[in-house]
Amino acid sequence: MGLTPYKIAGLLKQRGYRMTLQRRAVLDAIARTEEYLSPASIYEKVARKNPGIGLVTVYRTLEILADLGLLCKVHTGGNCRGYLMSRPSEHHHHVVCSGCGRVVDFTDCVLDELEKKLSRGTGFKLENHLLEFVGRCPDCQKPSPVPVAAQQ
Amino acid sequence: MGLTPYKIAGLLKQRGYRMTLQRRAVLDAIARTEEYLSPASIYEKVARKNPGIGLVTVYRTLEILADLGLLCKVHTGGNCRGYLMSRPSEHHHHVVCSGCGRVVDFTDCVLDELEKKLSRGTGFKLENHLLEFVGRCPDCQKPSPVPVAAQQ
DNA sequence: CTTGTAATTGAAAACATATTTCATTTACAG
DNA sequence: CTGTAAATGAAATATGTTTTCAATTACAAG
Ligand SMILES: [Zn+2]
Ligand SMILES: [Zn+2]
Ligand SMILES: [Zn+2]
Ligand SMILES: [Zn+2]
Repeated sequence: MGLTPYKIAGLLKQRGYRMTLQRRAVLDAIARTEEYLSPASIYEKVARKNPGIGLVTVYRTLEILADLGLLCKVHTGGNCRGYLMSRPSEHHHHVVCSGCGRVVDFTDCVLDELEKKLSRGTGFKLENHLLEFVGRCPDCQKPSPVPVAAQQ
Repeated sequence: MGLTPYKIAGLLKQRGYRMTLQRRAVLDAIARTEEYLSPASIYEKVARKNPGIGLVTVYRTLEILADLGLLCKVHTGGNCRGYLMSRPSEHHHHVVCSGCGRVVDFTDCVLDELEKKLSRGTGFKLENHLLEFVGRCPDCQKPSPVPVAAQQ
């Protein structure tokens, strides 16, 4: 079981951040979503239940969550600012549906060998890598797909 | 030997595009650069030798080059709009220096097996993937690095 | 339960980046 | 050459993000 909004509240406090209604609302909106969300769509979702919340607050909350290492970024698709709660705590990557934005995690990263080889070959000191798979989820392969993003 | 601006001129014509001074200037600016460049930095480079050129033209040229499949996009670093002439014509990926932006290509993509496995495991029909390594190039590992981007 | 205070908020402005519009210029086929 | 469709640049517009600042609020301490 991953991080619940409740546990995250604890983490926030540990780091000197306060738990506010607004932050709670943002967490609720993204914590158990299967798709990646843009800042704007997070704002939309949050504002539906909390009219009056500012888009700035969404941006600020995302910044904090990123600072705490709780967010993953999805590049595939739109504008390279897809956000997602980090579900596995270990090193992992994502499989992303180009239809509905649904994201599945996987932890078996096979890049170690290649990374070493490239490091030797190029003289680069490699520190990180970005890996994402893109495709169509089972639902979005169906004749008349009902993308999660379009529901509700 | 990769695509020279000259060969690209041919490709443009083949597709009904005209070869203009401005497009030529943009090509000259990015065709033999080792680093990835943002639209703004391409504009800067081009405008240095061709004052009067419009930033719009740079954007439009980038769009065309992307349409011809001649551009690679680099996500790592900045704003996810790093552009680069596609050097190998085969499937390839990039090693990017976080210091100077220098990019090295590699063609040995080891993701086939993993892709099949993930496809079976998730039910996704996978179509594509994004892979980038990030690190420090030999120059940028030196005590007092002289990043290519900062030169000239 | 107060109270004090530093953190947080939202509106508005500022900033950065990208795209559209349109009159003028230009490449190039014929 | 010439005619014409393509391309250009200035300006306007659109989109996305950050900064500023006065008002509000969480929460530690009493
Ligand atoms: Zn889907
Ligand atoms: Zn990995
Ligand atoms: Zn470097
Ligand atoms: Zn590959």
